[in-house]
Amino acid sequence: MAAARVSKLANGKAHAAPQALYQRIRADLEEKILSGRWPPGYRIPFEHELVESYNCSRMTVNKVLSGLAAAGVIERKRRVGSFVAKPLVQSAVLHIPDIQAEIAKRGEAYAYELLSRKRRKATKDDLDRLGIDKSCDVLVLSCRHIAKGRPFALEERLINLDVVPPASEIDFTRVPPGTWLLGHVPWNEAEHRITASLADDVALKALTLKKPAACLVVERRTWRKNKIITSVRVTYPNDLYQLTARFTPTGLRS
Amino acid sequence: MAAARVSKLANGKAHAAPQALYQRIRADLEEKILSGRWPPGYRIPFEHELVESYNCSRMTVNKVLSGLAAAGVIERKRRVGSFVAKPLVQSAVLHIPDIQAEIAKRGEAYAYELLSRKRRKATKDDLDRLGIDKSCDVLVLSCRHIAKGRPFALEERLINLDVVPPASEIDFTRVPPGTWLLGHVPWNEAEHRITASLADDVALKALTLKKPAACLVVERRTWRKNKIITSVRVTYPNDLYQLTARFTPTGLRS
DNA sequence: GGACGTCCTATGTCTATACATAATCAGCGG
DNA sequence: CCGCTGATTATGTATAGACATAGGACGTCC
Repeated sequence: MAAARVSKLANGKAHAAPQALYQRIRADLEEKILSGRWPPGYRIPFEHELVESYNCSRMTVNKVLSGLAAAGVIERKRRVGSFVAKPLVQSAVLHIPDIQAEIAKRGEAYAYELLSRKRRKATKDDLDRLGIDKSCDVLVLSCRHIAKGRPFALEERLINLDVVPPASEIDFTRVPPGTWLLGHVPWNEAEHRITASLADDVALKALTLKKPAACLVVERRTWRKNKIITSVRVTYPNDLYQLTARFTPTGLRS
Repeated sequence: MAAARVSKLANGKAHAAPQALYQRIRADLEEKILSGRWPPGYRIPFEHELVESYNCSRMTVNKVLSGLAAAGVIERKRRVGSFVAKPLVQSAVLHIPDIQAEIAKRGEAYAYELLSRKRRKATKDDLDRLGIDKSCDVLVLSCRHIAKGRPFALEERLINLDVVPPASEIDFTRVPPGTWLLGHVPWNEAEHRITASLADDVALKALTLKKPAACLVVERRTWRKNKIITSVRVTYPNDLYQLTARFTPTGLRS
């Protein structure tokens, strides 16, 4: 049996599947789960059974099953077995593009403009947005993104200078703050709030809109080690922007 | 040297909760990356170097590094090394609550109302929304969700009866179509479009709003094996609803 | 100097083995 | 019937060794 597998390897690569064995196994199992043949709650074969049917070592199938468990596709219990997880129906992967990159991808002219920049001691409201108690220095920025000569988004941003001191040295008239932060500050969590609103006067002016205008507002807060790095509100005219989210139950390769 | 490692473990090393060695190593590396000591682009130690400094086998550090690579935290190149990846913020997990469940969770009274139901041959526009060419039968539903006596959402739905024939038999005056579909029709994939818009006359009336009103509109299409099951547009008054999304780069524990 | 081939090396994958751990189950005593 | 105990078993973690492979470094040849 082992000999059979070895001869396969000796022959060279696996014919139609030039992948690694564990990737082939994983694709196999994912297919069975996605197709519904192994429904949620189904007990998938034990490691030693998979070892036999694939003629490989336990480490290999263990790598596959650990990966599926880490991805939330299956749940494992000692002494009991591994089970297909119930799909959590209520979440989707939301694509939040970098504005500059997104516009560039569409092949449209991009421009950026810093409207205002202030450095100050955090006000009470600032502290609230940054989720902290004791005062600190913040950088308050307001800027515009322009695509094809038309204002595309208004960005109002608060940066916690205690967490990112170098931000005070950056020339944000040239680099959009989002772009700079993304490239220079690691983060480990982000939260978004997405709402619709009627544009207020500031937004109307910045986006050159006429009176009753609906806007999509995305507010994002980004954490690093339990401290909020930055809090940003981006306002898009309703006719220029939409968010899209695509979800595949396992959330894995498609 | 194996002895050295054992003694280390015996000593306890008393980190926070360093259960498995590879988890401790992973936490170590993540900490270095998150803290900024290893900035994006930094070449992290080679596997054999980590093997030495942690006194473990290469399989163990390989498991850690493979995991970090799979999570997108680092990038690896043969013969070259492993590098801290530039953080790409392009996706977040979007929580899309079931309307009824969400309202119930808030402890508010929930009511549901079917406004209209039509069965017809698909129009050109219907076919477009369902992403197909040849005509088929569709079910067109319009309904309202009500929380605390106030209209909370307007739902306009198209169901492809070729894919879900039993839907024509269901009494949607009692069961919201979303609830029934979720419970009875398996699906592969879903796509959401989120936009803001000024309420049109239909929405104004259904949601009892006054003239200039911004609404959050979520359009969702749900697939089963490359065929669209249903296409739905849900309109929320801007003051009653917001979407939130929270994202942690895979596996980066805080 | 430029094209080409060879060697070197870090990662990629796989194996066989080992012991640890958690949870279940059967059996036993009360 | 209850509670305890120990055996059983699937998963969890770790090891050492092996070979494959990509791609950069470097020297050779023209």
